[in-house]
Amino acid sequence: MSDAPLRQRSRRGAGRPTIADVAKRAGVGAITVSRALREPDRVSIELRKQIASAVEELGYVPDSNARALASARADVIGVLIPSLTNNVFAEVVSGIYDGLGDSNLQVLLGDTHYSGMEEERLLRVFLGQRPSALIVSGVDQTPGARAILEAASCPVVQIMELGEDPIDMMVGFSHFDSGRAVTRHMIEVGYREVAFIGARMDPRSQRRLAGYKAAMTEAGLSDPRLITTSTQPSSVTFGREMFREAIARVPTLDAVFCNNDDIALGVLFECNRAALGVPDKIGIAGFNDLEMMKVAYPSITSVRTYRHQIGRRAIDMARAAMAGERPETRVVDVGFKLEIRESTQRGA
Amino acid sequence: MSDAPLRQRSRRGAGRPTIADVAKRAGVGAITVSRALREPDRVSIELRKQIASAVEELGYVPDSNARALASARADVIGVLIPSLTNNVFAEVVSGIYDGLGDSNLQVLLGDTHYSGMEEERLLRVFLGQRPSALIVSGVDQTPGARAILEAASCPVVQIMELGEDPIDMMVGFSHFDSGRAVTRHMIEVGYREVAFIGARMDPRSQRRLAGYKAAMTEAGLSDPRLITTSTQPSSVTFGREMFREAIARVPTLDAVFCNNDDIALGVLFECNRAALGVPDKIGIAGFNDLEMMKVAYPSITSVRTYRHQIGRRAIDMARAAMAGERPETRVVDVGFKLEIRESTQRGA
DNA sequence: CCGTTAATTGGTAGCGCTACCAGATTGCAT
DNA sequence: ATGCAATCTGGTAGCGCTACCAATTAACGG
Repeated sequence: MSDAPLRQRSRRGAGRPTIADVAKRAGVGAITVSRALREPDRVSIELRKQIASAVEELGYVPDSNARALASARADVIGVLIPSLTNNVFAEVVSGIYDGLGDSNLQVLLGDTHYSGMEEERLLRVFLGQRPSALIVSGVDQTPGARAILEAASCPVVQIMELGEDPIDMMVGFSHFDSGRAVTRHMIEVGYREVAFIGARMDPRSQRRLAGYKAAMTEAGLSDPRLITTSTQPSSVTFGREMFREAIARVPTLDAVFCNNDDIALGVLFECNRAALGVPDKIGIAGFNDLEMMKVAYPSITSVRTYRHQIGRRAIDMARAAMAGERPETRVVDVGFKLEIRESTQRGA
Repeated sequence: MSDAPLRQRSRRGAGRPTIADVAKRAGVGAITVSRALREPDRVSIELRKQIASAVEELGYVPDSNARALASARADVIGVLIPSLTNNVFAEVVSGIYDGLGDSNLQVLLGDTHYSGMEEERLLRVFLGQRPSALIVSGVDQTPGARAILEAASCPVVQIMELGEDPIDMMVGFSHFDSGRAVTRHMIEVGYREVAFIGARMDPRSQRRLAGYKAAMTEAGLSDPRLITTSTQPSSVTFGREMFREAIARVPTLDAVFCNNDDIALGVLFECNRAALGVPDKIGIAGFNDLEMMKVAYPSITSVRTYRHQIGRRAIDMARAAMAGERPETRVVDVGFKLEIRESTQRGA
């Protein structure tokens, strides 16, 4: 009973069965268990059964850290989005998760809060996990982030936007084109003083604004006083406030292209409250086509964006690349669709 | 730009600098580098500087898999929510992320799609990572999931609801009480035939419905025909449809308690469209108090829930427990607040 | 009978890091 | 000088798993 110093380490390996325990119980070598779990075809049926029941009896769960260390890659995909609470990105993420299927891939989700610095920091943290792929939002990475991504030894997908110069792969649509399309539509149906209202002017919003400006200019209607922007986060409340500001500045404005649907909703509520008839007195268009736009009263014209599909395509492309397939098309344009509704149906 | 850079998995040991490389460059032992990174206080300032610059020069990023394997715990927190796209949970998750601060904790987010089976599966996958803590939604885990959680050797926080019998810790509020409070309010201001409309009747919705029933019964106004529920996912569109159904069945109904704000918005839009005056002809109340409720026209009565705070408290409690502190209060009630607005201000 | 191939299975040697302990150095009291 | 604790640093031995290769067996043709 003289205390021979226990060489066991207290905290380590406490409890959980290891692959060696399973191997012993099944009467096979550890490596065979490993294979039975990862490449069952290479193990005979009898052993597979024995191993399966040993796994079951012991409640064995493979340690993914050890697996990642031994095989120099983790079944982890890093995803960076600017905001978790923005419904638009939530739907993209949902598409990504749906594309996971029953693979045992894990998603590491990072919220950059629209900050390039934070994006860089998270990228570094993610890389510490040796991810199998990375999905990032937008095309305007900081030089540092871009360097990290270019040096990353895994597939990279940029989502939401398109650009000239993909790091690796890309899924998105043209914000410029969609902004221009909405604006042209409003001009076509007869609105003349079409305002632009935008909060949180991130790069995608800037490109939509550029599309708006292009359409206004080509119609000879451009007027900088019609543009109201802010770097504050977007909200329905803030949409209402910005609209009040806009109409105080230009009382004759007759339509508003809102940078997103939240703002459009705020404008609609304010028009209802102030008894400004929509669409006759004021036309309204939003962006993203949230589900409620078609139910609103009046229903609101918006630009349908395929957010779920963007996430889904991104993960599909990433998984294909992980499997060694290099698709010929590395840039996928999922497009957009202008949904014309009551809010811009100007009575003739 | 001919052939794509092969992003095949790197061979063992290829590429990335290890802690040994840093140690060699800094002229110290590997363990000292490890300490300098994790417990800087235990390393002299000179060495710290040398190590820091070696890290910088080599672009060293610690391998978190190796770290997790060696220390038998990963800096990972598993979070399970029923739906990613539901704004309510997105805000909870946002609170969790905010509580991470600049710790190098990672969040593994799982979407159970309101399925107990999926919850169990994800729990097993998460456990394979040896997480430092787990956060799960609700109190109605399957027996299997509950067993896994009770056996887990890490802190567990159940969020969103309260219950008699916490697995470990709990942060939420009473759905029954909040449902009863709204209904009582509507009865107090004079509504008599208060309908309940609810989609996706998950356990929390069921408890709100129970609160509604209690309030109706205590006022002697209970009538099962006033209740419309569905297991379908909630949406603004579906809220409108259910309202049409409800009012067709009970044309005399004079108020609606909507199980969530999406539905309330659908009801509001339908009332606007059908020229049913709100609040005089129809009173409307929602649940969760999304930001737009106060801006809607008319503004909509709702129950303020502290979603961000729930996430924040959950992560704070988890981190405290990870640090070995066991708080005496393991069940935190963050409460709720009835926000009375125009939609239930019945003209006297 | 041997040799060859294919199909299985197992052993060995790490992956990169940290827990544990030991050794070295310093400061201070004896 | 000696002792002793406090402070700092390094070596060793794995953590649990898989890449790599060797060994075994069965199957088959010559």
